[in-house]
Amino acid sequence: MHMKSTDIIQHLKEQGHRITRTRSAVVDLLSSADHTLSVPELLRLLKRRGLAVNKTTVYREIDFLNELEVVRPVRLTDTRVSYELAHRDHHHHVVCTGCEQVAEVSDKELEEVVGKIERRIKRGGTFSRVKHHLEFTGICTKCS
Amino acid sequence: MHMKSTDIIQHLKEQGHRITRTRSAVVDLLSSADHTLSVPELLRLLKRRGLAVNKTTVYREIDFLNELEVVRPVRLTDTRVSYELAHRDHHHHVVCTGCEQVAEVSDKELEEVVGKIERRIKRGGTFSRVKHHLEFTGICTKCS
DNA sequence: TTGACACATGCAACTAGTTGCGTTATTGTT
DNA sequence: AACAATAACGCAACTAGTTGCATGTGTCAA
Repeated sequence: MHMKSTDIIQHLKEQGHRITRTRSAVVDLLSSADHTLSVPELLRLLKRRGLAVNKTTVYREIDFLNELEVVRPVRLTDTRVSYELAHRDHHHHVVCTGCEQVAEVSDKELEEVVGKIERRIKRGGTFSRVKHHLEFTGICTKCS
Repeated sequence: MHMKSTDIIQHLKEQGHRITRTRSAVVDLLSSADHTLSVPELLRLLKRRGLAVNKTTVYREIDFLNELEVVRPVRLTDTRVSYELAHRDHHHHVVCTGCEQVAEVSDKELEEVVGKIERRIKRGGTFSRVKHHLEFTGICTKCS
């Protein structure tokens, strides 16, 4: 299970960010979800909660949380993205190209090598604030 | 510079795929482009060539070429994707989050570690046809 | 060359994502 | 409690991406 949403909200508040109903609700939904959530999914869930927010707001809220690295994007397809809370240990995903089920992967050696490349890119001098985004895709047993 | 588009088309033909004007033109545009191309960009370039194809067709054509691994997606933002020919050595990219300029990265050790993880995922039994998608992001000198 | 098959295409209607701008509301301060 | 500053929001209009279905066309074989 995930960190409590109240802790995350508290943390945002301490950093001087405003707490709105949309913000609380989005964080809460992500923290209680058992799978990653896309913006359209968030919109539907918010509506179900009686919070009729505009889609623009949700896109901007997700951008905001992404900037602060409160959430992390998970790419389901070339063009489709879903989000999960980012506070847990760094890890990667395997996404089924058929049904989009997501499994997690993590590997110490991988992190080291990727970290080394990030440092090399920084040393190159052309890029700063270097991050990486790694996903695996495959076909799960049900879909093959 | 890239492989000649005629060779790629020839190869597709030998594999039993149909050669249409859209297919030739898309491959040709990608092979002569000096940067990655998105579907909207392809649409504009095709129109400029006097080939008034429907956007649906181009999306499907790119999917087709992607399936066959003739092209490879390069993720510019969470939701925006651009494509390049895939016949060259496997490599990754650093994308500037400001101006979206793209630089290339490759690393032998990284390939080995990623390959190891892919094999491990396959051995897990849940996923087959495992591939990876790794991009780095950063902020380039001009944008920082 | 013609015909048939399957792949490729266009179209329409839809969902998803973005941008600019004017308005609203959270928050710290008085 | 009222105020000012500014972050957050909604709206409208747009671009991007998807889907189902009917039509067109490249290819091979007769």
